[in-house]
Amino acid sequence: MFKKVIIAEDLDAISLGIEQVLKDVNIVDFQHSKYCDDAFLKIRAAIHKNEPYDLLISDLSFKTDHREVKIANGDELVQKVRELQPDIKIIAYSVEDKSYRIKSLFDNAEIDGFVLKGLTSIEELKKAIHIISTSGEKYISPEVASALQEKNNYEIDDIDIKILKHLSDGTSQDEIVEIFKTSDVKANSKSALEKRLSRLKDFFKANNTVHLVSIAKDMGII
Amino acid sequence: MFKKVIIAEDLDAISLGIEQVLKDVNIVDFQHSKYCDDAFLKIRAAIHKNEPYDLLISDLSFKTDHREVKIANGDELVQKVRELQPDIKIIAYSVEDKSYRIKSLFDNAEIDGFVLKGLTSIEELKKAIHIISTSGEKYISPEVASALQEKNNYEIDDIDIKILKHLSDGTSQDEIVEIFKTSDVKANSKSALEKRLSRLKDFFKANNTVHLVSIAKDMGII
DNA sequence: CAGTATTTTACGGAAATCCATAATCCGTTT
DNA sequence: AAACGGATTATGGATTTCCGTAAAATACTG
Repeated sequence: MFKKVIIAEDLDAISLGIEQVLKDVNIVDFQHSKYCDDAFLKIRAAIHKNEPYDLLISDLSFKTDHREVKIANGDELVQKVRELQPDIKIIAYSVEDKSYRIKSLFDNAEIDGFVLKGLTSIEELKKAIHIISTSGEKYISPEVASALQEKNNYEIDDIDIKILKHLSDGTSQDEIVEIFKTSDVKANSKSALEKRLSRLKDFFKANNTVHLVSIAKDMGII
Repeated sequence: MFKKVIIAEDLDAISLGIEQVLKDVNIVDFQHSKYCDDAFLKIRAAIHKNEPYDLLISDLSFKTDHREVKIANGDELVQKVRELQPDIKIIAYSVEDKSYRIKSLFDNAEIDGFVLKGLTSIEELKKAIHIISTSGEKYISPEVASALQEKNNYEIDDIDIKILKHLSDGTSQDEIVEIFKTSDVKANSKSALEKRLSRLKDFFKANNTVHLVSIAKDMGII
């Protein structure tokens, strides 16, 4: 069983629940951070003191505050933690049910478990902790398990996402081309943009641009 | 202090936290529903037994399940509960921070308190319960208190929302006009649609239709 | 290096949307 | 019933987006 655990979760109501889970499985050495930055610093400090954490339980979405933050959300946090301490086990605990994002967490940050916040997620979290600590297998909530089976057809790159974001911000296609030209983005011709858009529409089966942006938002891509 | 309380909250991790709050303020007679429908039935049954609840603490967003539901979210729940039992006190407890939705809860469902789920929301919830039970005043989390000051410029009606929904589903303007003609919607001319759209864009300071739909989605209107 | 294939960019017409103005409808007033 | 005001609808042109094809650039091959 895990010896030393850190929780990254901003909602106090939820972190209480998580702490209860840890107590139930007899983990007493745990810390709790309400900010990603803070969690990251704690993890780094623990490494330097030669007392590293062996489990991170992290939420994905964090409320934005007045204060400056380096790490804005759980996705970034788990990514950076994975790079910092490759052997740590990571469980994402979130309401996020978009397969696109879940899959990329397993693929990119190589998380060890994903527990969907839900009606019985407390029990599930216990189960996930147990499975990961004993067998080292990955855990994913049954409701979203299909996310991993999706064929990784996500040939959507950074530029595509930039385009979608600009569109959803009300930038016209001409303006986007201008922006791309003045920044370093290549493929900065009108044709290139139109081509990408039509590819995206095709891919997401969108009737038009409004529809496309709407779908992208629903999927959590932007 | 409140004698009998019902909680509508689907996430088990959070309802644990709420229950803790109630215990802290010495409320022992409380029930908990994970479904809006269930909460509504309990409230109605309590009225019929002449032992009505005097406080409802409700989340706003509920996970959708396989099962059929009549009441899909907290907004509808508080609305129906308010109609059923006008004297019950209602606190919404949610991560929702869109002023549009918060304001409409106070205006339409006449909720008594809004507590934003956040870093210190447990304490806030206690405070809200205390204020509402003793003075009967309304409570709103400071971070979103500005929502109520907004001039009630919300002259957005059902038809506007229908239009926005159709647009986000990829329906073209011409098609929307056709749909409106075949259904009973009045204002079913191309001009009328264009006028409404331009009014909406003006209102939301949207550069174009894509932007408009994007904003509407962010605000939780559609 | 010539020739071919592939990708990228340019171009232009069609379609959709945007926007201002004109016409029509409808209820009220005199 | 004529005159008026406000709201709705129609109209047409400007702008933007859409989409197919042509030209140019680049990569690949013998």
